[in-house]
This record gives sequence, structure tokens and C-alpha cells, in this order.
Amino acid sequence: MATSRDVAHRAGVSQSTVSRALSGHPGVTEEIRRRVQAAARDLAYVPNAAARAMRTSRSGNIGVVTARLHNPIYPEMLQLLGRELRQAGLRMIVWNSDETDEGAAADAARQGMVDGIIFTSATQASTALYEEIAQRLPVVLVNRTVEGWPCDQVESDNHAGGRIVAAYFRDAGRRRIGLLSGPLLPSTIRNRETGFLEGCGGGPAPATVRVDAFTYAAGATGMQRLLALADRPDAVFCANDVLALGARDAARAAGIAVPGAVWIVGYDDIAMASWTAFDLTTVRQPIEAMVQHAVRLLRARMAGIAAAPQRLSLPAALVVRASTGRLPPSAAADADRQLIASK
Amino acid sequence: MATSRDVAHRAGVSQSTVSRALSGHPGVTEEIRRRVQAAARDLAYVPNAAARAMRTSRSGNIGVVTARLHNPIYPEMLQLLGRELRQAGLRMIVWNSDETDEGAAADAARQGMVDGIIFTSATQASTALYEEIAQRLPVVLVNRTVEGWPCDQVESDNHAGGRIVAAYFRDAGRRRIGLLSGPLLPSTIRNRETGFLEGCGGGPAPATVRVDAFTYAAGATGMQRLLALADRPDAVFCANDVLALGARDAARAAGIAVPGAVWIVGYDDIAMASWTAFDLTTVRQPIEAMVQHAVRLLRARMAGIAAAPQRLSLPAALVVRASTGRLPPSAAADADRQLIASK
DNA sequence: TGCACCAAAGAATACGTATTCATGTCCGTA
DNA sequence: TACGGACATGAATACGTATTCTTTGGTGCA
Repeated sequence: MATSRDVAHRAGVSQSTVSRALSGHPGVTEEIRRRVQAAARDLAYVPNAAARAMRTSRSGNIGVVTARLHNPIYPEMLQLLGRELRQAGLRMIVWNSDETDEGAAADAARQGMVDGIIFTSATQASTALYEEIAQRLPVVLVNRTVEGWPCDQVESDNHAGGRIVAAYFRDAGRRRIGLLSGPLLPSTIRNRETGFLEGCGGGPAPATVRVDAFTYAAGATGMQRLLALADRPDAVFCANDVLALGARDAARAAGIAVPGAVWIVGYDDIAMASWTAFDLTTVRQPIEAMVQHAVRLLRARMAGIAAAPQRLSLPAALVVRASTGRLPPSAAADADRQLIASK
Repeated sequence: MATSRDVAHRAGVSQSTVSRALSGHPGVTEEIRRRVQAAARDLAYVPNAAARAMRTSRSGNIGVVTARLHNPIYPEMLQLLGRELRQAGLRMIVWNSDETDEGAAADAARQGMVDGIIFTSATQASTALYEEIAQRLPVVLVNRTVEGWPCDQVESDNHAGGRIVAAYFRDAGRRRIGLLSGPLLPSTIRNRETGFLEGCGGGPAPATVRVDAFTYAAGATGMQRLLALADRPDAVFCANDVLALGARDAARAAGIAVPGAVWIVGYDDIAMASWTAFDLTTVRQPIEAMVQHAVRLLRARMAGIAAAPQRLSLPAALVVRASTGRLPPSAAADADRQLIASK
């Protein structure tokens, strides 16, 4: 592998001139620049990343801490993040915090291996990790928020999302409401739930079942518990789509028609939600916009902007499908508005 | 951030001694080592990754080129790769080759930003990229193979997997066989297909429908075409699970019972295949073992082992579920054997 | 006692780049 | 013609580590 010195030699100039010429520095004669570029091309020269990183103390790497890759929304986020970062000339290093390797992110931060970190699945539980990292590097949260972490945070409005579902149920005349949710650690879940409960404010309190994982199997189990209630729900809001799919299948398996006897609504609009086998009514988050904002904020911090931490909350939108049967007019109007707002 | 020189100063030794003491070099007095370690701890010293990379020309980063993150098998592979690499003290940099950024991998290779590269979704189509990278770095393929790339390759035996499905159909007395497949570029698909066709050798040639993408929607479309045939199949092998799920739903939607009127078999055993709504018979690949072998081979290359390129083919196993109805005895025995063999 | 040898630690260096500092040239103006 | 200044380029340096080269001090043997 050729070095900038080799290029310099071939072009008949000094190493510093090569550096200047190739980095578009002003004050380099056009003729010299051409000669250097030609020599660089001939030698297939590419600046060494490690040397450049050492000199500039910038690696061009961004760490992304993710989790729950079995929930398709996270791979989707990862893909969008990868694209967005690459367009900004940055590389993506991925850590999965399901494994016991959260420490790997902190290590990389300490070693200067990354210039910034994006969390997609932050919770209060990893506050130690956050503090460890944030004192050295810019940190941005996307998807979830955590109180008490003074960093930029981008989410969608899960609270409003929950309220929209409650309003949809109410307007459709559903009275026996169920809530199927999971652990409350993620802010997304907490906010969806409080928004939903708040939206149900006028009527009777929803029957709530809390399962211990956000999996298909847990969703099925939870639904069985709801269906066993004396006052069986006629509409169930599930805290995310994976739960909702499990819930729907459990209902069908129990001979309870969906949407005939019970409506089911999920959250996230993962690809599967639109599959004809499920055709699940759900709430869609503007993931792409969230990711774009997150990368934008991170880059601003990396550039040294020292503003107060920002918290962005983007609108979510109800997507009505067959798991809630026909669309009552008022709800239809609502959903349309929401869909348009989310564009 | 403290440097090794700071540690040296605090411990009252030279910088070189610090380096030796912390890297477990022999020939350092126990007392000195202790003093250095104490100083390093006090200063929260961590070696700078860029400097170390420059000095050793080793970055500790491995690039992973993936694709089709909408097919859950790839996130799964990614997760396993991340875990395996981390256990080896390596970081994972991810590129998604669906986007137009294959070049990013080559760039990183040229810049010395990674020590090796793993492809999970290689095809003949990216031969230029491969050649670009392979002349500088060790490359390992996992999941797919490509003729003419002289590098280590780890796959599961897709050919045998296809044969197993054909044998299963034959033993169960299925005679009107369908094959629902997609683009032939990936070796996985080609091998599954040829194995399957070979296995069908005795009987009539399967009706084949080829769709243009490995998506749920394409699977549904393809199934509609198969069902419209004069001689409608009573068993369909789909080249992967996502296609199979689409196919199953299209059949149901058309009022064709699964498995009553038509059997459906997929490939990959993604998480969804075992969901009760689908309960799909499929072929399982030993992904975890494949990933472990891939990382092992890559590390051997990185250590400078100069053996001939190795090609590993691990056994796949039929997993029988409800989409093929009751299990005929002989097939049951086969499946059991296969399942045991894959452990 | 003197000398050769070994172990342990310090001093010096190289990795490849970006940047600061030094040098020389050319041009315009007094 | 002389001089100051702008400008283009070369020389030197720093980044932080791992490693090679030197030095020092101690030990064993003759």
C-alpha cells in the first residue's frame, strides 16, 4: 500500500504538498494538484485510516447500540442508520446490547475508536454506560428517551399514538377495552400505555395484562389471559406489533373472530403487519425521519455545537387495516389526517 | 484522556515499560507491573486505538457485508456474527449491499480500517468488489458460495436440503409437485433448486414458477400462478421461508386448504415459520455453527495461515410442521435423523 | 578480583498523516 | 532598483503506541 510519501516522490513534490493537494486545501497550484492526483491514481493511493485518525483524533466511525434484533423494527432502523451515516461519510459499528457486551461500546469510546454513539434501545437501566460514554463523546438517542440523560433525543410521539388508538376505539363504539403490554422499562412502551389510558379516560378502565417479553409467544399467552376474563374485551391495544400478531393468532386459535368478536391494534407497522395473513391495524412511526434527525443532531454535536440538549418528538399515524374491521367514518377521517400529517 | 506517557510518569518508569507491563510482555518485574497497573487504573488509562492500529497495522475491526435485512435470517446472522466477533476481541463494521454502497467496503479495506471481511450475501455479481478486497485482506464467505473466488467459504448443504424436501414429498405420495423460486443469483437458491429437481428425478418434472424478488408479496403472486395451472400442484417447495409465507396466505385466500389441498415447504426456519398462524414445514440451517466456522477461518487467515481455501458445507435438517399435514412414517424417520444430525 | 553474560529497564525510533513553521520566489509599488 | 508582502512549497513536528536498540546493574564462574 502506497503512502503519501510515495505519491510525493512520484509527483516530484513534498509529502505535505500531497496532503494539501488531496484534501482540497486552497493555495495549491492547479498544475501541482493535477500532478499529485495523477501520481495518487497511478499508485492507487488511499490515505491510511489509522494514521489519519491519530493525527486528527477523528475516526469516522459511529457506534450504534441496538437490541432486540428479533423485532423487525430494529433491523429496519439499523438499515436506515447505516444508509444515513454512510451518506455523511461515516462508518457504522454495531453493538447488540441483548448480549452482555454493552461494555464493548464503552471500551470503544474510551479507546477513541468512535466519534459518537447512537442508542436505539436505551433505557434507564444502562445509565452507567451512558455516563461512561457521554463524558467523552456526543450521544444521541433515537426511538426511545430516557429522563435524566442530558443528550439529544429523537422519538416519535408515542403518547399521542396511544391516545389515537383510544380515540379510535371510543369513536367506533368499543366499550370493553383491553391493554396487552410488556415490561415498562422502554420509554416507548410507557408512553404508549399512558397515552392510551389517558385516552380511555371517559370510559371504564381497560383490562390490563402485562407479559414479560415482547415476543409472539408472550402476545399469545397474554391474549389468552384477556380472553379468559369474565368481561371479555371487544378491542385490545397491544404495545407493539409482535405482541399483536401473537395476540391475533391466539384469538383465532381460541375461536374468537378477529375483528368480528375482538379488534386488535398493534404499534410500529412492521412489514408483517401488512401481510394479508395478518392485515393488522397499527400505529406507524416515521422511522426514516427519526433516523435522519438523529444523524443530523449527532453530526452537529461532533462539529462542536454546544446548544442545550434537544428533544424531538415526531408524529405517529394510525394505519387502519382489517384487524379492526370496517372503518367508522369519524375514525377514518382521523386516520387520514394522521396519515397525511406523517408524510 | 491519559496516554501511556502519563502512566509512565506517575509510575516512575519509562513509556516503553508501561507498554510492556500492560501488554503482558515477559521480562517485567512483578513489582513494576503492579505499579504500572495501579497508575493505569488511577488515570483510567486505555490505549488509544488509532495509535495502536497505526503501530501494529491491525485495527481490530472486521467488516461484514450483508443484504436483504428484510429477510429475518440476515439480522439473525448479523447478531450471531456480532457476538462471535466480540468474543474474539473484534469489532463489527456493517455494510448493507442492497444500497449502492458496496464501494464503502472496498474503501475501508484500502484504508486499512478493517482487518478482514465477511460476506453473508455474496454473489457472482460482486466479483469486482471481491477482487478489490481480497488482494489486501482475508475474506470469508458465509451462507453463500461463489465459484471462482479463492477464499474460505462456509455454507450449509443447500443441495442436500433440496433433496430432502423432494424425498419427503415423494415418500408422502405427493405427485403434482410445484417449485416456487426467485432469482438464481444466490448460490443458496441455485443449490436448493438443483437439489430439489434432482430429488424429483424419478417422477414428473415439477411445475416451476420464478418470481423476481424474495418477498412475501412475490411469494403470494407466485402461488397464484401455480394454483392457476391446469394440473394444480399438491405440494410446493418454496426457495425460502418469506416466499413460503406469502404462498401459504395466497393459497388460503384462494380457498385452497393448506395442508389439505396443497402442502407448502419453505427454507431457513426463520422465527415466523414456527408461529402458530403459519406453522410452516421448512429446512433449518445450522446458522450458529456456520458463523462460528466463518469467524474461526477468518481469524486463522488473519494470523497468517496460508493453507488452500477451504469450503465447508454443514448439514441442514427438515423441520416438519403443520403446513404439510401429518408426517408419513418414513419421512418422520428421515426428519428425525436429520434433526439429530444437525445438533 | 575480574570478566562475561543475562535480565530488566530506559532511550530512541517508526508507523503515516495533517499542520505549523521556515524558505524562497514573484510581483507590485515606491 | 529596492523592498515588503502575498503566495506556493518544502522542512520539521506531533499524534500515541509497540518495538528495537542501549545501557545498567547484578550474578556466576574462573
